[in-house]
Amino acid sequence: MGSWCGGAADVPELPEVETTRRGISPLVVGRKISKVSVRERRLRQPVPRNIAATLTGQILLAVERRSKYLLFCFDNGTLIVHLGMSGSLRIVEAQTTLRKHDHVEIRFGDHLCLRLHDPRRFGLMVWTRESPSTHALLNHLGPEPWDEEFTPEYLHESARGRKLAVKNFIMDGRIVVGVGNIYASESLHRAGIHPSRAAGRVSKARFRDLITSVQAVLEEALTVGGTTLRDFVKSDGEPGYFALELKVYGRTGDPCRGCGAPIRCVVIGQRSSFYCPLCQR
DNA sequence: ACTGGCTCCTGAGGGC
DNA sequence: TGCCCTCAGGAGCCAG
Repeated sequence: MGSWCGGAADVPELPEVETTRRGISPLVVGRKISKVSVRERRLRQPVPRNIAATLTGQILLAVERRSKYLLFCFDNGTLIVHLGMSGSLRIVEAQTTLRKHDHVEIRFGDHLCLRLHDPRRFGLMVWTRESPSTHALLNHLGPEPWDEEFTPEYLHESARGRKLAVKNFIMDGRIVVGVGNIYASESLHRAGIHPSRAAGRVSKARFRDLITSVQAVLEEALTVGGTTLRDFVKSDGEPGYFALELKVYGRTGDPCRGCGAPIRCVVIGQRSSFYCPLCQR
């Protein structure tokens, strides 16, 4: 590894959130909540005071995902969970020792506990009775990366006239969800697009490449994530957030795997961005 | 309508 | 060894 230029490879991005969903669903869906303990309610939004009363006795019907939000679906509403940048959900045996920053514990039946762990408390856990899609946290979100409406035409049209760096453009949840800082750099490198290029100056053809790249990078991470599913039921250690082989992220000064030129790091919109000066234009 | 900057928070890492 | 300083990052919010 070359010199580090910021960044944290442990930030849950969309593949990690989806892997979390797949990991915990089979263990808790269909089960009844027997107890809820909140040890720290000061997350990005406060955990509601009555969350225990709201959830206790309810049966979890499904765990869905929209963007990086996990949606725990119940008869009369939805628990919306976001992992922020240091959050994780784990399922443990009830007697497992609580760790520092285990903020919320939801017990299913007698033995199983779902614990929300989040040192930096940028995550959130809120309750809504309305349809999640109309909730203020979700109602402005753009398409998922695999939606039919995520097309070159859509991106090209949305970017028309905009001077914003294309990296910030694709990280904007109103344009498309789930492209965080790490995968934005990786996708742009794969598509050969310079991260600082104005969004309005990216051709439709290159947006087509970018869409393919975003999907490929996310799918690759999801595949790797599939191999870590077992970690979600371990009682020790982290849930195993995974780094697929990153081509540029965090590799400042290291040779580009395509052409050998040293990878550069530049800050765009307060975020570290990694790119190859030769492969990306 | 856009855009950039600020904010929340903790832990990791560098410098001395 | 240890302390202090800096800084990352998701995403909402706000001001220009």
